[in-house]
Amino acid sequence: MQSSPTFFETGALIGVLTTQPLDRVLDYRAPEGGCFVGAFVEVPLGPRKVLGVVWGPGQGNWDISKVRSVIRTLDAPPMREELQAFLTKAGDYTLTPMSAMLRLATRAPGLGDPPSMRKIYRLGDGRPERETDARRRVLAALEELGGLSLTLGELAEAAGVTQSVIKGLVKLGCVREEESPRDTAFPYLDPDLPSKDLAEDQAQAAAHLRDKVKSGNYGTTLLHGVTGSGKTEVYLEAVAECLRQGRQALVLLPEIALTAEFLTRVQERFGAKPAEWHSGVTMTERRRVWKMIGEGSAQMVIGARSALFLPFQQLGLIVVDEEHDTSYKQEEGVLYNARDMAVLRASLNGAQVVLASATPSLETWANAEAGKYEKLTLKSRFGESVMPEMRALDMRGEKLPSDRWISEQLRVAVQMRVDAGEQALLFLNRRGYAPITICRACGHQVGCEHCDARMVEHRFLKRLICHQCGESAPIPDKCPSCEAEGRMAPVGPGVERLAEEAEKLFPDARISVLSSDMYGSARALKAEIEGIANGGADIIIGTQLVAKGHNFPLLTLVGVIDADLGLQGSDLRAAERTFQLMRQVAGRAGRAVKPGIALLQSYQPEHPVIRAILNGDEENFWQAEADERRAAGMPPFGRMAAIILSSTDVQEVFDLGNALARNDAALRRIGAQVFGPAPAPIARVRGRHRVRLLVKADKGAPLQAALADWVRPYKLKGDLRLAIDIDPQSFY
DNA sequence: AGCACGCCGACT
DNA sequence: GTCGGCGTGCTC
Repeated sequence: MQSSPTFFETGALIGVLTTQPLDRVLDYRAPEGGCFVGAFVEVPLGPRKVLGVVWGPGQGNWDISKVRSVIRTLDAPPMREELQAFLTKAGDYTLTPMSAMLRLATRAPGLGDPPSMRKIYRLGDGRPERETDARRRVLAALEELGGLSLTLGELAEAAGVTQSVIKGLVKLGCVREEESPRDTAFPYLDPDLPSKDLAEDQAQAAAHLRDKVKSGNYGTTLLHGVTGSGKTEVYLEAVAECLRQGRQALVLLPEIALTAEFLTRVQERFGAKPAEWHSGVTMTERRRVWKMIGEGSAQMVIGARSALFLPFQQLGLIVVDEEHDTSYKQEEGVLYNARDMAVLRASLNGAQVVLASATPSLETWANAEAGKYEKLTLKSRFGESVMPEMRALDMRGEKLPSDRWISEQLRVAVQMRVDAGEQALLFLNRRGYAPITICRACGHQVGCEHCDARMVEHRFLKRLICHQCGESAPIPDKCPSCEAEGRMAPVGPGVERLAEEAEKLFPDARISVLSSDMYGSARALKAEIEGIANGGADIIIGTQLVAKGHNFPLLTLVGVIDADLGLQGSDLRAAERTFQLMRQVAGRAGRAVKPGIALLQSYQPEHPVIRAILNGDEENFWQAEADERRAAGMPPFGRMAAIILSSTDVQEVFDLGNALARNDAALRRIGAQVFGPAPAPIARVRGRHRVRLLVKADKGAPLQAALADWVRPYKLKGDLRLAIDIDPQSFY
C-alpha cells in the first residue's frame, strides 16, 4: 500500500514548509543530487538559514527569478507521508499555523548537525614491551568487552585503571582509537520473554488487543478497569504483539513522576528499557531518541504528549494511560488534546489506540457507548483484594475549630490503622501550607502582583508562591495594605498544614508528605514513593499526585479531607473531575491483600456526585452526566471553542472582545452562538489581562472554518494576543 | 521569528 | 545635526 515517495531532480521547483511563522509553503529549487518529498532540509530565507521539510511540488506562484536553492539535505530519513498528513489535519483541527505544527515535530536539538561522533577504544596491534599490571587489565577488558564500543571513561572504569594508562597504550598502538556515532540504537526489547501471570479477564482482554494489533488496521479501545485491576499488564501484551509485528509502540503517561516506575515494569516484561521523551530528558538524549525513532532503532517510547510528534517509521500502537487526565490537554502554545491527537495519528498510520482508565473521560465513555470505540472492562481486582468500602463523613455534625480539618471519626480510624501497623492516606488536593494569607487587622488577602490569583504560603520553602506564574515572595510580617505588624494569618488548609495537624494528633506516627513541589527532582520523589510503599511511613499526606497510579500495598485507609473541593461552581466538568479524582484516590486503599476503606469528609453528602462515588454507581453517574450535557448541547454532544484575548492593557482586550461579539455573522451562518466577553477563569496571568469568549455549535457544524472567518478581519496591534482553544477544558 | 527600513524625540 | 525608540513589512 506504500507507494514509493516522490523524488525531485536537481533544480526542480519544490515547496518547502519552514519552521518560520510564514503561513504558507515556500518555493525553492531541489539541491544538487535531488531530494525526496519529506526530506528535512536547510533553506535560505532572507539573510538566514532555516530548517524546513520538502512538502511537495512547488506552487510556481512566486517570481521565478527570486526562487533560491535548497542549501543541503539533513542527515535524517524523510518525514513520512503519514506524519505530514497528521500535522496538516491536527493543524486544521486546532487552527494552528503549519509552521508551529512543524516546530512540534522538529523539537530535537542539533537536528541539522552532522552525526555527532565520539571516540571509542578497540584492541590494536601487538602487546606493549613493558607489560604492567594496569596495562594487562586494559587489554583483558578490551578482549572481553571490546564489542561494546567503550568510551575512554567506561574502559578506564571497566579495567580499574586511570585514563592515562589507556592513552599510553594508544600511543604505543596496542589500543586503537576510533570514531563512532554518539547516537546509538536502543537495546532490543524482547516481546517473547515470559509475561506475568494474568487473571482470566486480563488474559481475555490481552488476547483481544493482540488480535486487534495483529490486524494492522486502525481501531480504538477503551480499556476500563478499576484501580489495581492490572490494566498495565494487559496493554503491555498489546505492546508485545506490536513489537512482534516489527512495529513501534508509544505509551503516553500523564505525569513524568510515573515514568520511573513504568520503566521498571517495561524492563521486567521486555528485558530492557524503552526510549523516553519528556521535558526531563537531556538535550543529547532527545536528539538520540528523535534519530533512533526515525531510523526504526527504538521499538518503544514512553513519554509525554509531545511524543505524538516523533517521526515514527512503523507506528503500530499508541497507549494513552490514565486517558481522562486533564494534563493531556496542552494549555499553552499549541492547544491540543493528546488523547484526541493520538486517535488521529493512529488512524492515519493504521495503528491501534488503547485508552486506559479506571475513570474514563465523558468523551471517551460516549464514544464507546456510540460504538466508535470498543470497550474492554476488567472487573476482578488483582489477587483477591476487593474495592474499598466507601463512606461519607457528614462534616455538618462535627464542630471542628477553624484551624483543624481532621474530624474525630477520621482521627479514630487513622489511629486504628497506625496501631495495626498499616498505612493511612490523607488526601487533600492543595499544595502548600495555606491557600490564603489574610491580614486580621484590615482583611487584606495577599495576591500575586502579576496574576489574578492568591499567593499560597509554602512554609516548607518559607515563601509565598503564586501557583499561576510561579512568582514568589517572602512571607510578609507587615500587612502590605494597612501596614499593621504581626497580624498576617494563614487561612484554610494545604498539605503542609495538614501534616502539622497530623503530627499533633498522631505524635508517634511516621508522616510523609507527597506533593510535587517538595522534591527537588523526579528521582528524589521516586525514592520517597518507593520508601513509602515499602512501609517507610504510617501516614501519607498527599495531593493528586498520589491518585496517579502509584501502588501502596500496606495502605488500608484513605481519608479525603475535602471531598467537596471541586463541586462548587456550575461546571459540569468539575463534577466529572471530582468523580474521577475521588474514585482514583479511593482506589488506593486495599490494593493488595487487605480490604480498604475510604472515608470522604463532606458538607454535602447528599450531592449527586458524592452519592455516585459512594454507590460505586459509575454507569448511572456517566448516564446522568451525559443526559445533562446532551440536553444542554454541551461537549461531547455539541462543540465548543474558547477565544482567549490577552494584553497588558485591560481596555484593549475588552474592546476587541466586544467587537468580536458584535460582529458574529460568520458564526451565525453555521448556527453557532457566542457568549462573552467575560474575564477568563484566571483573569490576569503574568501581568496580562485575559478575556474569554465561548462559541457553541452543533456537533456537525464546520466550526473551525467559521472561527477562522470570524477572527480573520482583526489585525492585532501591540501586545494584544488572540488564541483559539478548540474543545476547552472548562466551558462555564 | 528575525532583520531591515523608516519616521519622530532627546542628546552631543 | 545624529543616535535610537519600536511600528511596519519582507523573507521563496
